[in-house]
Amino acid sequence: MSPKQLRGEATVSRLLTAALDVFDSSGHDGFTVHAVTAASGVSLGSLYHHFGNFDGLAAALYSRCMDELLDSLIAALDNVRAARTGIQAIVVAYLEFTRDNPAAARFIHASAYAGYLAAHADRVTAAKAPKLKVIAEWLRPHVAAGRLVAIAGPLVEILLIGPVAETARRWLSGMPGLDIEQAIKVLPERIWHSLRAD
Amino acid sequence: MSPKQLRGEATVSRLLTAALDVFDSSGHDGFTVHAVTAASGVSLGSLYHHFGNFDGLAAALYSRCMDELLDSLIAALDNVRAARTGIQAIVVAYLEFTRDNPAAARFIHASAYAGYLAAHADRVTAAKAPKLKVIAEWLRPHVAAGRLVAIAGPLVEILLIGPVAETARRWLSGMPGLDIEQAIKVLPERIWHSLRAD
DNA sequence: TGTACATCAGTGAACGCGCGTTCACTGATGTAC
DNA sequence: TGTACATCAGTGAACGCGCGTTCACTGATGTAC
Repeated sequence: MSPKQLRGEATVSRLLTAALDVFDSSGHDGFTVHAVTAASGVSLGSLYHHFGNFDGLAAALYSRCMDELLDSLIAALDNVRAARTGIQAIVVAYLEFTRDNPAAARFIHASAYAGYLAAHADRVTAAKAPKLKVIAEWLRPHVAAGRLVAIAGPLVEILLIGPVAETARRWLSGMPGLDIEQAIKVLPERIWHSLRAD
Repeated sequence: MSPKQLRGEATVSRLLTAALDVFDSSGHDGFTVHAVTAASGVSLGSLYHHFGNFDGLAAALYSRCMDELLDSLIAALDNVRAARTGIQAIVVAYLEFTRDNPAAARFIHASAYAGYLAAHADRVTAAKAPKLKVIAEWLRPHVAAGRLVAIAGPLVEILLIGPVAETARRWLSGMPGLDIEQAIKVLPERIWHSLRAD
């Protein structure tokens, strides 16, 4: 037991977990290679062996967090048929993910304008594409059948994700007077009203 | 003419303008004291004389950009009485501000999780408060009269700002297929539907 | 089963660059009388 | 109006810290025959 050498995959996972911890407790300024190696117990050389450079690690962490979020959105659509129920399920799933995984959610939002995403844009976008497609495919027949308002796809996404992303950002940065449980109760119906056909 | 010494206020303004230029063209990574002094033609010492440190400059730039945005939202409400018209005017004003001042809009959004806002949180929040209050005061009677849905204040704000902020973020980061002119046409009515009383 | 070799995983001291910041200074503007 | 002084504005060379990155290395695991 206690092997002196972890399999590569386990090391990668340990580094990503430690990186998220560091970001969560020390913020963007404290998010450094040295802090991550210290927190993970993995050596600097090993980090570079697996990720190439620090941006590579950050991009991988973003992909992992985003994967978890998209997986929970997709899971929320499982066995759901009605447009209204589906829209509301996605809203609830996004907010619950944020409430239950604040560190991952914070990292996702804080990455929006970060350099490491631009540097690895292709890989990151490619990783998201199939899961985003699952959601888009779920929505499509409802738009086609006129149950959802007939507007461009990106605008549907914006009306669906905009309010919940804004809720997440404000709640994560500790905005006083914002109750996420109340948001989970109120927003699904409101967002449905913005998306249903007239 | 061409005085060897600018009045302090003019220097401050030159520094902020140059800082926004630098951020816009070089991003977060290129946003450094040395880049700002080079772009502005103002000396390092002078920058520190006026802002104390670099975070101070960043916080001041954020306040200036946010002031401009809030001013244009408030201007959009001028002489507007009906709830529906007002909601739609704010949505249009936010999107037009983004379209017409992309650098300022990008700086505002990119600042969301930046350290300099936390460090100067009190000053920054205090600067925004009176203008936010103008907007809240405009909304209040419409909620009281039952023309807008009776939900908590922060949730009204989220439904109003969430979709436009999301549009801004995606448009500013060059999302393909997202037409901001189309958003200006479509979103006002959609957002109104999410906010009007049932 | 044993041996030789190649590849993958992990180590950590050392380096150099560029960042924010300091500081002793000069010059311009405002004020007192 | 002139002089003396205080304060405000502006200058730029220099510094030190901490960051991402490199590299020569050891050890473990996989493969061939």
